[in-house]
Amino acid sequence: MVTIYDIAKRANVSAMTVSRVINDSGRISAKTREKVKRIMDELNYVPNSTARSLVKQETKMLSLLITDITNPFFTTLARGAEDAALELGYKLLFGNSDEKLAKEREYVDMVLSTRVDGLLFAPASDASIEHLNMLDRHRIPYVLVDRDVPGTEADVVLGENRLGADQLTDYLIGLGHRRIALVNGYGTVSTARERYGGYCDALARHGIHYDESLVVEYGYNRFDDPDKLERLLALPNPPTALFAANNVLAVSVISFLRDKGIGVPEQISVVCFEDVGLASKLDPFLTVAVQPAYDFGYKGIHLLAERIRLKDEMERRIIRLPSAMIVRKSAAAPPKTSTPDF
Amino acid sequence: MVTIYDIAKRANVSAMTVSRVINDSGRISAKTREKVKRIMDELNYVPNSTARSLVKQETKMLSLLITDITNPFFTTLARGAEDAALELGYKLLFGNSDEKLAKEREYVDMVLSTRVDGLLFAPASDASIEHLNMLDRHRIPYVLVDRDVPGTEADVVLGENRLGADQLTDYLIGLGHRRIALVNGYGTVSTARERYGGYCDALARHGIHYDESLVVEYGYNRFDDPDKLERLLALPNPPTALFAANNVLAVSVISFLRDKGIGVPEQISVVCFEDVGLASKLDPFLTVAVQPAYDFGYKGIHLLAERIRLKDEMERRIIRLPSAMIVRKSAAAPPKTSTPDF
DNA sequence: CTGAAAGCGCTAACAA
DNA sequence: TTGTTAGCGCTTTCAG
Repeated sequence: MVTIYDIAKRANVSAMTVSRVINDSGRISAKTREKVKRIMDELNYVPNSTARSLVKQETKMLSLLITDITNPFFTTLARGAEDAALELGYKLLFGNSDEKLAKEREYVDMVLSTRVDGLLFAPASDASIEHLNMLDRHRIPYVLVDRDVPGTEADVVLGENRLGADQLTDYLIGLGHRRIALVNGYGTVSTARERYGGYCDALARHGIHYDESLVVEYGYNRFDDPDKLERLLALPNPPTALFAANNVLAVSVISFLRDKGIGVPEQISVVCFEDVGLASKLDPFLTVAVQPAYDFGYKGIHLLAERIRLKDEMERRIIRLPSAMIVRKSAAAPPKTSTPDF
Repeated sequence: MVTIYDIAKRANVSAMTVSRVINDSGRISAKTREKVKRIMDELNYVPNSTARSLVKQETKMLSLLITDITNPFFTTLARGAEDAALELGYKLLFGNSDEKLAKEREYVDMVLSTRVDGLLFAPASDASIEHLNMLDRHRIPYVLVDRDVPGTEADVVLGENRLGADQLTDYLIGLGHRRIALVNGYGTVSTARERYGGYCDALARHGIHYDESLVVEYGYNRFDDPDKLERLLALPNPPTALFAANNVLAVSVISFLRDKGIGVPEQISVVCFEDVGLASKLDPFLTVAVQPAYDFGYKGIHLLAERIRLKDEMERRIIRLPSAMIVRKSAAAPPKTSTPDF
């Protein structure tokens, strides 16, 4: 491997001179600079950032931990994070927790030992607080994204979940629905709680009775127990509309309904939070509340970079990014018959 | 920061003893091992992998460079790569070239300076050979994935592009189509050439005249010049079916056709290579050739790890992963009228 | 089974 | 403007 010393020897200067040329620091005569640069080129020199990290105590690496790398929301978020990181001179290490606390734990261990300069973190659930505490103990700056965790003091970039859910529910009510089911994420995730809140807000505002048998919970990344939904549909007074708390759940629900021969939106209307990537382009079908996923990542990395610079000298920042409702075709007025026949 | 020396001092042993405990290497008495471990816990010690990398001359980091992080094919590939890397004790650094040579170049620079142990590389085009040469000069092991590059000696994981494209085209012919257009990627990308080959194979086998005006090329990640397609449709004898070389192009094409009020598959049939993520679950519409995307990543990382271990002591390996055709609804028999009216 | 010394490639701090 | 020295946190090598 070509080192600074190889260059120094060939150029008849000290290692420090080479280092200064590499870093554009210190005053160097134009002549030596040129000479050193030429030799660096000749030898195909590439600085060893491992060595530099060790002495500078910074890696110029940031890390992004998301919970579902196959979800278009998170991949778009990742793109935003990557762009921001590159602009700011950082590399980005990605990780994927699959909504699992155990995988998240492993990843946090790795992050600690890799000595990344900071972490943009989409926590799997409230229980992630334990991992945040680890990060705190080791003084690794981090910013939360998409989900908040009670008990943390960290900066956070969140969506307007409550408002967005309210809007979506309100829309269904406007269409004439009164029995609206919520297919939610687990209550241990802040977005699920907030979307639940918005759902209740809309119901209450319209004087509609809240019925807890209309609410079911799933993991955001998998629709693993169709029975729950089955029971919902078997209710004496079943829902005429479903509000799915995220895109993956919505797609699963629709796929499930279709398999049972239930028409969407003819028999049941469906809306959800988050758009569905290519699917919405292929067939603009789902009525959704889209979030500016790219900005979540972009803004998150910027907050993180500032936090790294300023450490504790800055108040906690909570950014709320608005969502926008896109009306398409998956929701319509409820069927006329009062007792649907699924 | 807690270092090995802090532990050593507290435990009344040498740094080497601590190092040996950490690495489970060398014979250590059970008693000292326990003592050292206890103190490591007490102090929340986390090894500094930067320092370790510097002396061991390996980072235990692998890198994955893909060309489109928003494409479900590549994100699924990424998941496979991540799983394999973790299993093998590596971290994974992700990068995204957006099909752009310039971004790819920057990423390769970064990879060199980060001293990753190896790179799993989906090249943007044949011109990527320049970057492969850089990698070679610096002795960084790499494996190509999804796309081959003429002139390289590297291991590579590829799809059965020619066969898959043949099969898809054959299917359209079987449906009765004779005028089949190919909406391809650029000819500078190996998959585009191979898919073109398969298209021609099927045509030839059935004695169908190859008409070059039926072939247009786009970047795989963007449908940027609709005029090309427009001209295709304006042909005196226009196509009754379109074969899109990848998922993104297919979705764009369908969206374009829909905007023009052209029915798929009533007026034009469409098939493509690669499935479309959530879209296919939401609405099983597109007839496609799916590739085992996860395995591309998983297998690729395994090849890479072997290559890192064995360096030049192994022949070049070329893995071909089969694709499977999934017949859905986007292709049907051509319309009866001999002169369609778009 | 345990330790001392040296050094991975680089840069901070101080000198000249 | 350039150089010298020391050391980042760890492991290799050799010695006990």
